[in-house]
Amino acid sequence: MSLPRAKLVKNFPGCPVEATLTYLDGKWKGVILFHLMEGTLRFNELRRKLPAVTQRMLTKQLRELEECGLVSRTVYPVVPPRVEYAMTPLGMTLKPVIQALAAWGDDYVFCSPEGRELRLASDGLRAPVAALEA
Amino acid sequence: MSLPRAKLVKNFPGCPVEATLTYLDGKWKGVILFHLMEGTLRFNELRRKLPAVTQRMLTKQLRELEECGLVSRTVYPVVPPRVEYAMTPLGMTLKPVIQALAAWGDDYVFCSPEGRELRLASDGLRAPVAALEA
DNA sequence: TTTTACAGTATCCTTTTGGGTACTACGTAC
DNA sequence: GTACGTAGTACCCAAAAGGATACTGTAAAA
Repeated sequence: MSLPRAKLVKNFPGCPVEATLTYLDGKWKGVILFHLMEGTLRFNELRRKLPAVTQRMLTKQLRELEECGLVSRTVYPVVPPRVEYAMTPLGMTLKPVIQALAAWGDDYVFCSPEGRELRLASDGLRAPVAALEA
Repeated sequence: MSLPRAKLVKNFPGCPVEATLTYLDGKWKGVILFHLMEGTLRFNELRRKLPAVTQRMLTKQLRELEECGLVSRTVYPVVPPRVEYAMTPLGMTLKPVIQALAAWGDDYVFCSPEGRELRLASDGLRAPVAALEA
């Protein structure tokens, strides 16, 4: 083990937080990992869980996750094609991270009535922030 | 509390993980939050901790963090100017998230000898992955 | 016989993000 | 009287990310 640990790097990415975010970065990676944490999914199954993603983007994000070893891709040579995506053991180590992200999102991120805009619980001190003081 | 929770949103961002990542997204937000978790910092103090950031980018990222209520900005009307950045109570609720991200980065992200490329512990099953099996 | 499902590619285009450089004002130190 | 440190803006440009649309091939179903 001769490589320096990320925490020893002083320049880029600057800190282990950035190092991790590097791998979660990409518009759909978070959701993909979130769903795959609960079990193997085929390409179109995943697509149905992400109504807004295009085929191109889903493929792209999956390939990136595969390339860095977080997700595995298994092709069954049948017709019609069957391709299964699953978390690798390394990917599974992300579980606490994904859980922390999900928990915070659940507690503090709201969706505006219009639907497409996010807001944090802070404006007006809603329940989660109040819960802080309890 | 009439707004629907993020977890109820079926379209965008699709899941609470993405919702949280929305706020951490930006090349320098992770490091900034990481450093501010440990205490208030002035603009140039922060800049010194992030050797590679430009003034423009640091300002931009800080403004975004301020706008969503995670970080506060206090201007002291003195010359030369003194501006302090600190986590808000809401920002502090991110601590477990930042810690989870940092822990995973520490354990699984390595830096290649050349310096600018990241790698995950998976290739060759180094210590952290081995630790999984123990 | 046409359509559907599957798992993608290829091509092009727009938007967003990030970076480089120069500039500001003010007071103090040299 | 020139330079330095503070905390920024303004302007422009390059690169990366993301999205729209059309296309592929095979087998089974309608």
